[in-house]
Amino acid sequence: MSWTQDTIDIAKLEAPARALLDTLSPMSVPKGAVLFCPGEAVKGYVFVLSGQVDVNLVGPNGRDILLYRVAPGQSCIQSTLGLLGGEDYTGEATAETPTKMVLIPRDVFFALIYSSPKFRRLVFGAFADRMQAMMQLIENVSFMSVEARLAALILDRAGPDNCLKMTQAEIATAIGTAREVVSRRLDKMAQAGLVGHERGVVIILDAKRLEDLRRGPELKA
Amino acid sequence: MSWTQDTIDIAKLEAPARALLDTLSPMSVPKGAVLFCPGEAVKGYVFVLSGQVDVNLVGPNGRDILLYRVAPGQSCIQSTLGLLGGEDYTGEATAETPTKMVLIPRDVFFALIYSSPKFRRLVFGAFADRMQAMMQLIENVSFMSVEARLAALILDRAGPDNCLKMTQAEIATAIGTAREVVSRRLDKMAQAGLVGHERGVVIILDAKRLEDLRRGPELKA
DNA sequence: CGAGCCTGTGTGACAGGGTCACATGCCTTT
DNA sequence: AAAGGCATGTGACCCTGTCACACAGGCTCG
Repeated sequence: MSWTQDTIDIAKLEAPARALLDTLSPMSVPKGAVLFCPGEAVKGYVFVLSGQVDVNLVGPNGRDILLYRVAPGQSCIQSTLGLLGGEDYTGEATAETPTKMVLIPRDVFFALIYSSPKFRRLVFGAFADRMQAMMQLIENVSFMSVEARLAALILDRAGPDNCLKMTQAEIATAIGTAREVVSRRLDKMAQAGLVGHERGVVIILDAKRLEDLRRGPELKA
Repeated sequence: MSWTQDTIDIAKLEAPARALLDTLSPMSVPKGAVLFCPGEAVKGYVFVLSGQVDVNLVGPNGRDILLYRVAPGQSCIQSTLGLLGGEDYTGEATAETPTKMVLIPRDVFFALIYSSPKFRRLVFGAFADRMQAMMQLIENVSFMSVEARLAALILDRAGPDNCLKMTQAEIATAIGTAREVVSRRLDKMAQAGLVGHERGVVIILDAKRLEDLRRGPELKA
């Protein structure tokens, strides 16, 4: 059974395009694997089948910030920027869970772009979505307080048990700040009774007031 | 004489694609015109022929930050995000000088995408370049000090006479900070003899030391 | 078992930077 | 000359990032 039938967006492609993709075989990478890092040569277009890949931007001092997450069925357009724009990319992609993916080499990629309108749609859509996400990110880091970003993260990523299982360092990376700041903010929130927190876990206690924080301080009337 | 021959990237397109584009007529907008703002419906793909368009992200408190500039021959892919990704865009585009441009309506855009490989290249390239620029921006605002960004801006945008003609408010927007901060930083630089500054003008006095600042504080060995 | 050791966390001090609230200045309009 | 508008300077204050640690829990390995 071919992987091209398991992946919704791929299965919808035209038959010839699927046939071409069937000549490629998926690869598996373990958790923690680095898919590419700044300065590396571009190999092709990466399509994630299962698992979870995070793309980070790494600063000189070691701090890093999450650009976007690649979910199954999505593609990591990062690797394609070099092909199309001629510039080196600067992000670093890491598998956060064991991950299966397909690497579409440069020539196959261009062949598909040329021949398959639906593939083009797919790629364009991926680009547009990433772009949106990056603009959102810029908006967040430039205009939202750490408190608001933290509240948003807790609400968005918490499981159905109202628990968020992340270390403070991971949280810091995800919202683009430093670990110490997360520590202090969590303490304040805990004192205010909004959340509880232990090693590696944050528990939501008062979702409503967290929603208020996410929206930021109210504007004066 | 048709505009499609004056624009390098367009002139290189296949003849049928050019013919299709020739049915469109360029429009002129005065300096200061707002091409689109957040929440507005997407009209199509915008291609700038002459002039200068800046795309900003506007924060709730009125602060805004320059996402990228669209130079002649480039396109403002911002307007296309909605078409491809389904999301609303959040940026605001303003003509910084009197500007001539072509608006390619949605259906013509897709027809070109479908029929013209070279047009596809053009659009992909534009996307990739903008993406690069936005990543660069994120890197700058997250990891570079205001001092370094300011030095970089002065060096990059100064005219051949070593003068930069911008108000402090404009500078602040361009490097993503607040006006007051620019004021103080410029003062410090002036005290150190790196630049001079009057109303609306900054003069480079010591380009070498500005280059040092741009690179940031040296790492310890 | 205890000794190390790694990882996740708290904390204090300090500098850089964003915000608010004004006070100047300078230039243009009437 | 008076008035208003723009560009700029300044002080106070709080939020945030950084550095330098201390301390806790869990892990392995002798």
